[in-house]
Amino acid sequence: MDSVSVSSPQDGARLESRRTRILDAAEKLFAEHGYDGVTLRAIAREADVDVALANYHFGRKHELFEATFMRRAELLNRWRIRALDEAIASAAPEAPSVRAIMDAYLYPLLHGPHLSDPAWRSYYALVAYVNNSTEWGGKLMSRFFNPMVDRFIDALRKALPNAPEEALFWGYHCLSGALTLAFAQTGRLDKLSGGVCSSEDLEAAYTHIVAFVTAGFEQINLSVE
Amino acid sequence: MDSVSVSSPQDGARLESRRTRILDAAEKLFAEHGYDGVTLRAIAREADVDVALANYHFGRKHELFEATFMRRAELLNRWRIRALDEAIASAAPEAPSVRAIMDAYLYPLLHGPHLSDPAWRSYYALVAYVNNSTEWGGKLMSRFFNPMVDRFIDALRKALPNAPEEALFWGYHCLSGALTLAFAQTGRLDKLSGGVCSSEDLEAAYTHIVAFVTAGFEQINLSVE
DNA sequence: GTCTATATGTTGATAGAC
DNA sequence: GTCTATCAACATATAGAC
Repeated sequence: MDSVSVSSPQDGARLESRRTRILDAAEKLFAEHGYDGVTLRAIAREADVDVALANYHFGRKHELFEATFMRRAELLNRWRIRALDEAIASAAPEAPSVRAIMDAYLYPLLHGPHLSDPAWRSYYALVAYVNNSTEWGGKLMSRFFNPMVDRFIDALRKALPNAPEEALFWGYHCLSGALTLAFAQTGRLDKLSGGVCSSEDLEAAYTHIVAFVTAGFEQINLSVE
Repeated sequence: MDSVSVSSPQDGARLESRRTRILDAAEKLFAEHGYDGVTLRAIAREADVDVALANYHFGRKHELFEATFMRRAELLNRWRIRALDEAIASAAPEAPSVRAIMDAYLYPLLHGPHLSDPAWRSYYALVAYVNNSTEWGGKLMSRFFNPMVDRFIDALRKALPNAPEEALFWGYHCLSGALTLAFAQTGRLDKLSGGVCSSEDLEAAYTHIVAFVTAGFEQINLSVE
């Protein structure tokens, strides 16, 4: 159903199907300008296809948006679940540490072509937009990511046996907010730090976020509340 | 310059100036749908004024947007700086603790009418939108908030003498992301937690975020890096 | 699958009366 | 300050030829 592959072998790898080109263009533009800031015409122009094709392949505009959001969400979920399973296996019979759980959650974001591929960077900015949007946040994030997140919360519950339920969920919310803002790469950090940090340095973001949120979660177990 | 007050005493407090009504309507709608998701006509309808008035009072659409963003930003900056100054004064001659600094940063968000006033809740959602937007984030957040944030980073620098500069800025980024997502009230947390937590419970958000980010910052001072 | 053509409505902005 | 009237541009969506 999802034709991420090239349209036909003889074209060479450079020639993607028009359907995929629309998805790529939509991803880039939605990430930059949000849902309402992008027209189907702009997407068609960016993808170098006719305007009517977006409608033919994806139906209405919001369906194209959701298809764009879903494409990489499914990949990401698979990779994260696999990383979590590995963390659980290698810590068995003990529960994996908070740090190991955070690594499983964050490492797949950077592994593979992600850092150098501008399409993945666009996608992360798109997730930041969706996550913080009152229109999409509650719906899309929940639908596509919550089942995966449930598994991570469960692992945290075992790693932090004294933690109140409520604190686990708010802790995840802190993690989610910190992560999506960092990966949105808005350039604000560059200005705030006077050049010491770069918004585009996702490797640095990873390092600092893992340390920050690990301590944030571990504190939950200690608090009396 | 900013006529937040009522237009004339004899109207009674209920009758705001049309200019203020436009600002209020813009705040609500921009928070819900983002910049491009709102038309000047929708704002005029919500404010119950003529379409042409938005242009007369604020000029172009993006100028209205910036005026909306600025209005409460200036108040918030004042309150936060005052809270920080008080924390510094009451800890003197020592530097205030990380916890005290975080309290100064977060407490003004809830103090006063903020919790019960839907307009402030809208504003927080608007900040979340701006913060994570590739179009506005780097520009507007920096312009209106960075001078205030500089002062908080400076306080953190003194509270955490072993912290590398870079880690302080990334730490703030984590704080900012966690905070704005929580105050965006997207409803995701309600679903994720199966009703244990509520996105709208800003008091709970405050409690958990303060604890989470305080631990996140304190960890920086300990890490060898 | 792809494109041309078009229906039908909306957009931001302003000129000019009051 | 406020409103009426209007413009030129652009929006989504689809019907029907190829």
